[in-house]
Amino acid sequence: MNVNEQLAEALRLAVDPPGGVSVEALQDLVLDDRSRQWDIATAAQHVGVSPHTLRYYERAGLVTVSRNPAGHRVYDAPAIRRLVFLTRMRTSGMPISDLRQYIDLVDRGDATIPDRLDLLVEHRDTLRAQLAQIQLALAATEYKIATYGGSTQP
Amino acid sequence: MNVNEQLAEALRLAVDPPGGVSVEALQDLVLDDRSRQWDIATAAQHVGVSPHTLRYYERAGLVTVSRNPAGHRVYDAPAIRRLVFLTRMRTSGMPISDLRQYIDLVDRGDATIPDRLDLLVEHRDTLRAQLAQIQLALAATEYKIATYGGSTQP
DNA sequence: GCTTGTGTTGGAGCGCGCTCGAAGCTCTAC
DNA sequence: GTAGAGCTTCGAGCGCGCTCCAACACAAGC
Repeated sequence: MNVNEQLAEALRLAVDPPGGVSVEALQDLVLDDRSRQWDIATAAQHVGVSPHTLRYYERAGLVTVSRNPAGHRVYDAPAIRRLVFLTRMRTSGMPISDLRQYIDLVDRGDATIPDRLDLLVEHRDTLRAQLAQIQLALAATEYKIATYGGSTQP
Repeated sequence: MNVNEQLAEALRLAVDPPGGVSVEALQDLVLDDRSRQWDIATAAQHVGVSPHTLRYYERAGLVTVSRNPAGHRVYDAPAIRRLVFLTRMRTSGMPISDLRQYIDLVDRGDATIPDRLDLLVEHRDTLRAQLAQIQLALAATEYKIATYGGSTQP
C-alpha cells in the first residue's frame, strides 16, 4: 500500500462517522485538484463544522486562508485537508492549544519533524488511553443493560 | 459468571486506567462492608476526583449524601459505587444532565427500568460511535507518525 | 484552651470551544 | 437599480464542568 493508497484509505474511513466529511469533498481532496476552490460555506459543509467555527480556527492560528479580491475567504484542497485533520483531532479531544503548537511546527518546515513526531506519539498514547476508557465505559454500560435484562445485541 | 463475579470483574477493570479507583477502595466495595464509611477527602481519593467535584455532584443532584452529627458528609459503599459509575460515564463524555436524568429514574424505583434501559442503550450507541471516532483519530495519528518515519511500535 | 486542619455553605470565577450580534461590504437575481 | 443573501470584522455572550473563595463550624493534637 503506497502513501496515496493509504491516504485514500484514511479518507475513505472518514466518510462513515456522523458529522464527518462528505463523499464528494473527499473525492476532490484525493484528486488534489489545485484549481478547485471553495467559499467558507462550502468548506464548512465539507469539513463538517460551521462557518463560524472555520473563522474561529483561523483566528486561533490553526489555518491561514487566502482571500479573493472581495476579501472573502478562499479555501483550497490543502487547507481543507488540514481542516479535516484538525477536526479529526479535535473530535478526539486534542485541545486547540496543542493543535496550534503542532501547526506552528508544520509551518516552520522540515526541521521540526522530530518535534512533531514527539507530539504525535504523545497524542497517540492519549488516544490509546482514551480508547481504553471508552471501552471500559462501554463494558460498564453493557453490563448494566445486561443486568436490566436488555439484549446486548446488536 | 454470576452477577457478583461480573461486578467484581467490572470493578477489577476499573483499577487499570490512570485517575481511576484505588485497589483497596474496590476491595471495600466488593466486600460491600455496610459499616465502612468515608469522609469527603477519602471518598474523593477513592473515586478519583476532588472534594470540590463531589460537592458539585451532590449539588447537581447526582448523589445524596448523609451527614454525621457535625454536618460533615459521610459516604458509604453504595454512594461510592454510584460515584464510580458516574465518573466512568462522565469520563466517557456523558453530560451531567443525562446522568441526572438517569439517577432520577433510579431513585424513582423499579418501574422506571424500561426508561433506564432506553437511556443506557442510547448511551451505548453514543459510546460505540465515539469508539469509532477515536479509532479513526488513532489511525490518522499513526498514519502521520508512519509518514514521518517514526516507529508505530509499540 | 489554642492552634491547625478539615469540613460546611453560597456564590463567584474560569477556561474552553464555540456561537452569535452588529454594522458594514459584495455578489446575484430580478 | 434594488432587494436579499452571504460575506467581512470585532467583540461579546454562553454553556459546561468544574474550581475556588470567604466566612464560619467543628475536631484532633499539643
